Amino acid sequence: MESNRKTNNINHSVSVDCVVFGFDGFSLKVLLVQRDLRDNLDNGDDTLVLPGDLIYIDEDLEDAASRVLLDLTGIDNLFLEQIGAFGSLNRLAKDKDKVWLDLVRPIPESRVITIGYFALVNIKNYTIRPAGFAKHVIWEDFNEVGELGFDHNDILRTAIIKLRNKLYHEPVGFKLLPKYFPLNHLYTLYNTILNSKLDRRNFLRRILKTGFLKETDNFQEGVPHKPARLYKFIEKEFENDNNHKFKFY
Amino acid sequence: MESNRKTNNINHSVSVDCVVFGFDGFSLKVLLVQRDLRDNLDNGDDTLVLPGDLIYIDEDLEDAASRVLLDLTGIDNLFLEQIGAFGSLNRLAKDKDKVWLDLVRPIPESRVITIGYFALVNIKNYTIRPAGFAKHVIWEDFNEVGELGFDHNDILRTAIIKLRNKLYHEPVGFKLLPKYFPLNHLYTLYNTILNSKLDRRNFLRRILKTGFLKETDNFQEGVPHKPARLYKFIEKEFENDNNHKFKFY
DNA sequence: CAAACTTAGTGTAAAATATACACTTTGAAA
DNA sequence: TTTCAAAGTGTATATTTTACACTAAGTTTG
Repeated sequence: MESNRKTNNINHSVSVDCVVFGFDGFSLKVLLVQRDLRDNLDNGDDTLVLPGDLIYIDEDLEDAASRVLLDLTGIDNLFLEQIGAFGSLNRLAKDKDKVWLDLVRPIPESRVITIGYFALVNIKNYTIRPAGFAKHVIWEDFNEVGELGFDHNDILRTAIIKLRNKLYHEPVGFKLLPKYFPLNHLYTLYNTILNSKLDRRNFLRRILKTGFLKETDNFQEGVPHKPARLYKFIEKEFENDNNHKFKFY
Repeated sequence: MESNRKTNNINHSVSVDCVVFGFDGFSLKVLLVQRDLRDNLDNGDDTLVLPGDLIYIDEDLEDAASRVLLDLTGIDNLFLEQIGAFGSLNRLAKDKDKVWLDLVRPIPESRVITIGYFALVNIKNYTIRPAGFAKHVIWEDFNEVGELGFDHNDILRTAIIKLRNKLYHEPVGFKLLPKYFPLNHLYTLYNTILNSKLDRRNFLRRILKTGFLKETDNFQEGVPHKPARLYKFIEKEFENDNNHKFKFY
């Protein structure tokens, strides 16, 4: 064990892991970290993992998730929502995982329960900051995510289900878009995430009817076709409908 | 510290707490424990809490929840679903909570993250078994739950939201009823839990149209009015609808 | 500068679903 | 046998969802 490992402030039983979704206009992206490079191991383990960390003993769970994401993106105040707790006994049991734990963790054998969070970011605003372990961070196409370290595929699977449900019931897609956007971007976003091909006219009608969108006098620029009008999201409070009348799409 | 406290098998950082819902035909009930009596303190602390416990070091989270409920009800294999993780720094900080922790926990000052689960039981089948700490367990009317110990009101609040959503999107109400039941019991159950007054004829039509109910040739007995036909739930697989076509009510 | 290309923007008719609404039947109890 | 309580049942109207295709506008290319 190296001496500079501070074990005294760390809760060795609980970690957070974050699924950060972004949308580049074409496909859904997830933020992943190459763990050996992040931890300066460079031992040939090219395993990708979700960004995460053990929490501190005096740190709230969501604060820990925020901290991890601040380190990664330089951005505070991300939209964050808990996915759930993942505590399977064998969640850290793959061979490569154990190697990594031995090299990096002060108490490698510790049983760790992790709390998953997911975040939605506008991929253009929040370019990954080129510092700390962030240089080993990539935006991976959601459909091309392979086998991740630990139980992170489980966490990701749970996150995408949650995102799809949320997209349907709450006005949340905007968080993946810039402040001003053409309706077709929103349309593509829904189709991409929901893996569907919605009827375009019906979509536009319904999305406008929700009252969460306001048209502006600005239009797309620099596009090789008729520029579309830009809309913005109206920041009115969304009150969760107990009677499930509201379908965002 | 007493010598018979076994600390070595316990994970002192993680607990589970269970929200057990039951339905007696009139109102929604929640299983609560009087913690001082449960732990043989009898020190005048009449605080009610959700059933829960620290997990063992080699125990899966859901197994821990099952264990707690097995101890309470004598019933294995309850329907269980995770609510989420609750890890606020002050979740164990009320004065009475600290007194209890000091008296009962091997490491009273330990930061504990708890994982909430909820269970749905047929209140009649699963009469509380009169053993262990179960004799200090009560079915409390959901609407009359007062201030609970720890952060258990938070957990309960999250659980009821989850239950209402689930009731709407998945065929889950049956778990609160006996195997054979008249449709009106289901109708009352929905009205009670959703806090609504649904149109009875429309409800019956729709609930039947889902295809999850099968009529039997049995009828209610011992009721002072025309006995209703009994139905049973068809155990066909419910495939979560990605297109949200399915509304159970 | 005309033609071709690309996406923007728009309406309607038919089908399906949701809603509102009240009387008759049946068995038990008085 | 009368009364009581809940069971059981149908329809018309309103609303929502669905399917479907052309014109407009700006950019690029030849």
